[in-house]
Amino acid sequence: MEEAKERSLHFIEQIIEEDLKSGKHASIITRFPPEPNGFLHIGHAKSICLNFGLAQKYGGVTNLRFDDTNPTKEDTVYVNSILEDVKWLGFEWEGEPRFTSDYFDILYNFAVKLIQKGLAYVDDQSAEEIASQKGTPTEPGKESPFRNRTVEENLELFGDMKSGKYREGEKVLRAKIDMAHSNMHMRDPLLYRIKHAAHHRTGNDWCIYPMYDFAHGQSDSIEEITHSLCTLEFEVHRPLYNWLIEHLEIYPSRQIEFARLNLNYTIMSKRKLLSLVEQKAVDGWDDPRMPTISGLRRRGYTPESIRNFSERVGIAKRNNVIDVGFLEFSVREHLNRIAPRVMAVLNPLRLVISNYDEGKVEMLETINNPEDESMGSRELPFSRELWIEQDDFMKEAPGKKYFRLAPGCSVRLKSAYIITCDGFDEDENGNVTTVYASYHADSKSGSDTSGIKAKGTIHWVSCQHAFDAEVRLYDRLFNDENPDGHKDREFMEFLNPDSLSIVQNCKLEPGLASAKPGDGFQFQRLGYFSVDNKYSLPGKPVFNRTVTLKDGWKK
RNA sequence: UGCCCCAUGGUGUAAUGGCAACACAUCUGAUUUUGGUUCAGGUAUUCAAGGUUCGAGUCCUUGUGGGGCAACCA
Repeated sequence: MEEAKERSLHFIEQIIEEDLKSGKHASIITRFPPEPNGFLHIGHAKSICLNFGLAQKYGGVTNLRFDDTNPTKEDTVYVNSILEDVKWLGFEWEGEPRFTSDYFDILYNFAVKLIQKGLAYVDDQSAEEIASQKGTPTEPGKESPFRNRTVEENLELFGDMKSGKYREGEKVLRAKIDMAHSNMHMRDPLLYRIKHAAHHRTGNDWCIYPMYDFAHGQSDSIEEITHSLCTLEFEVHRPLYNWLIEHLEIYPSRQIEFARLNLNYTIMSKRKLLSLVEQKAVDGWDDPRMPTISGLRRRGYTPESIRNFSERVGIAKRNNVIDVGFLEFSVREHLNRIAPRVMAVLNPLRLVISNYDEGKVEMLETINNPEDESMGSRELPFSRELWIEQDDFMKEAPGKKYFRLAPGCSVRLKSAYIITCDGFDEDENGNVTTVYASYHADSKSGSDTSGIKAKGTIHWVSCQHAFDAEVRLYDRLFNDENPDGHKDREFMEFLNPDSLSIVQNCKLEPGLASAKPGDGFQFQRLGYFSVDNKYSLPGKPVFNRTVTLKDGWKK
């Protein structure tokens, strides 16, 4: 089978194809370089799919590298979550996971080399002094009084920094470039700082740590990464990235920037996500309302749906905001194909079929997935008293376009009989307590000879067979399209107070009692639901609503 | 007010000097034992001005608008 039409190449693919064609590279190596200081989110998923996807497409490999140069923020719990998320998305990195901290010795020697070439110096000034000399984007900076130390002195001082002779902040190593450069990052950027902090992997071996600019590109180079893909904000770092590679005379990896993914009605900053977790606004990094990969997983998203989404949003350099509805489309599309259909009543209302024998139970066959015959069918118990959805009954039909139940109206009970509503009971507050109906015995699903036409079909669960469960319904975490985009208001102010509603005693068809964490279903007419991996107990699953069904009903 | 990046329907992304298209969203209609799915169709797009060219969304100039850059963060 041929694909209808080949998708056109995005700009990074074009660069790669040119490099392959010209012989610049025989094959490609990409990398995914997270800092282990938080959980990965959907924006990282885009980057993961890009980097690993490119390597797959062009027969190359992808390294997973933890950019762990700041011991005060990083932790192995994050390393482990990242490992899990990348694997879950379906990707395999080349060899063992790598760590920038594995390269600390090499990086130190790179720094020594730069000093020897007269291109780096030790500065004794404080952070404030250095900042004040940096200039502004429109004014040049001033040179440090320590800028012209001799190579010997710099070598000795840098050695002393390494051996722990100084306190934090007392000295830094800087590149000697140009304090008047129009690019702020070229104004003698910091290369190393002193931190007397234990590192999650190297412990107390080091008390100096390289800065991002002196670690990332060098690590790319050490691994001979051919195409180093990052987001737009690093564009201004590229001249420095190239300068260091050139003067260190090491493998020339190429940095290419693309626009990061933004989603409306959420935030994507790791720092802000962390504060949601710390302030307990959510139930951890993997809360199903979080845009994290682990949150989406717990919510019931599939790796395939996230990969499709990442593919479809495209790669370009233009700032973008993707509608969260597009993500939902991707998961519905996949779940529609694979999720077994089941009966579940979230807000139960008792329905009594007056003309059905008391005590009688019929087993009715129902198909598991109309989209996939191979998924077969199962049997559902039917009896005189059923649970139906409160929303499926009204005391009075509002109009001709109403297809559900009301006195005098008929509906099809999915996979069972057509019923006609005869009346209802209500309490003193006007709340309906029981609905009464008669069934048409000759309208049985599959052998209907009644000739009755029911406009609507509703779902149901037999009262005596129903299984009670907790179901969690989610709405967007923020009420505002861009919670993080207001000058004088904090993103927390836009938290949606109704983003989680826990519904107890939902009535589910009996087979669902054995559902396992991670299992996904379509609750017919309601949406897709997945068994929670945190609160479910054996035989007592808790269901998370992944996403509602598309609602095409216009009143 | 310096440097860098960007500008195509409501949202994304294509068109690589030659008929502005695809997906989502939206609207019609058909089918349907899920108001789901599926199918058919509709609405809607090149920031502005000038230039180059037989021909410009695409190249050039200027302007406008948006974003980024002054952490011992990454």
